[in-house]
Formats: sequence, C-alpha cells, structure tokens
Amino acid sequence: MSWTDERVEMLKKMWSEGQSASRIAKELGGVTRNAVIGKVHRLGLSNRTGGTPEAEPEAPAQAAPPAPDPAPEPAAPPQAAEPAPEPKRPETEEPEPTVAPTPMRKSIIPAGQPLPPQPSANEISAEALESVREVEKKAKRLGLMELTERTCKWPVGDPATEDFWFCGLPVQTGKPYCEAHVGVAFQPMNNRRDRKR
DNA sequence: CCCTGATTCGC
DNA sequence: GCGAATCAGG
Repeated sequence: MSWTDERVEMLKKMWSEGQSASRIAKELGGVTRNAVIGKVHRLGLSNRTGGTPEAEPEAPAQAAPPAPDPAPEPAAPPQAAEPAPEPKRPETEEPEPTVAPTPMRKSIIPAGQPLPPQPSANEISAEALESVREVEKKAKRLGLMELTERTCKWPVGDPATEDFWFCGLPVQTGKPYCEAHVGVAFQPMNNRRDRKR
C-alpha cells in the first residue's frame, strides 16, 4: 500500500480528530501504526493542533497576566463531535453480545431498522445503571471495525443511525464488556416477581 | 499487559 | 519517502 491522496487525507482527518495511530492504521488497512506515525511526522503534523505550521507558540511577550480565575468554564465535553461521514457497514461478524444489553436510551427510538437484541429490561441495580451512564462519557466510541478482543463491545445508540458506537473501554478479562457494562449485561436470574400468568 | 506517540536508520 | 525496530512513556 502507498500513501495515495485519499489515504493521506483520511490520515489527516482522523489524526486531527484525535484518533490514535493504531486506529488510523486499522482503518486505512495495509499499514501499521508505525507507518502512520512515520507519515504523520513526515507530514509535519505531529502536533495535533492541526493548523498552519506558522504559529510559533513562544513568549507572548506580555506582562504577567494576573488572571485570578474568575469563572472557570467547565469545558463542555466534546459531545458534538461530528461523526465520520463514512456510512460503511462491513458485513463482518456482528459482535453480538451473548446477553443482549439494554442501551438505556430513554428517549424514543427512531424506529425503522431492527434494533440490537434488547431484552425486557429487567431491573438492574441502580448502581450499575449509574456507572453505565458514567462510562458512556468516557467511552472510546469505537466503530465496528475497531473492536478487539479487549475492547468493550457494548453497543450504544441506534445502529440505523450514525449515532451508533461501541463502548470500547478495556474489557473485564474474559468478558466481552468493560466492568460497568458487565454489570448490567450479566444479571443473575433472580427474583422474578411477576405473577405467573 | 495493554496501550500511546517519538525517533532512528537501513532500505 | 517509507516503516520496522526501538525507545519512552501511561
């Protein structure tokens, strides 16, 4: 494989998005992360401030700004990161969870395509649910192809839309999910207190 | 151990 | 220019 314009473009894009070299390499295919890093350097964009190479971040030559720290802004999470406009859906093996999870999207689901197996949401420990919420913020938001044997395969969102991704956090050894998701995926068949019908 | 990027250097 | 090997970390 060689660095065609398209591939370089993809590289630039993903790199500026903060993707890791290994993930970029996987996405491009035919190259290793080393190759990606090497290219990144040759392109002179090792500094992810993907801007013009001009800016020389040196001495502002200013009197010491006595910024007291009035109202520190909470730094809004990069929630609105634009998803890759690549609607590719490889037909690889679906990382189907053994015990279908329940993506807690309380909101209404667009409907249309079949959703991933969603079991009757039993009651899951409030703690587990909470940690799941937490995790979704830190999730790697991996695409189907980025999943490995040690990335959490918990799906989030509607597969029929672009707003769909996999947790991607480190899995609990052996399990297909990270700790938080294991917590909600594997529930003992305890108290079924619904009346037998 | 898993992962990250950075550098070197023979090709 | 390329990227495997290596280095230096988290």
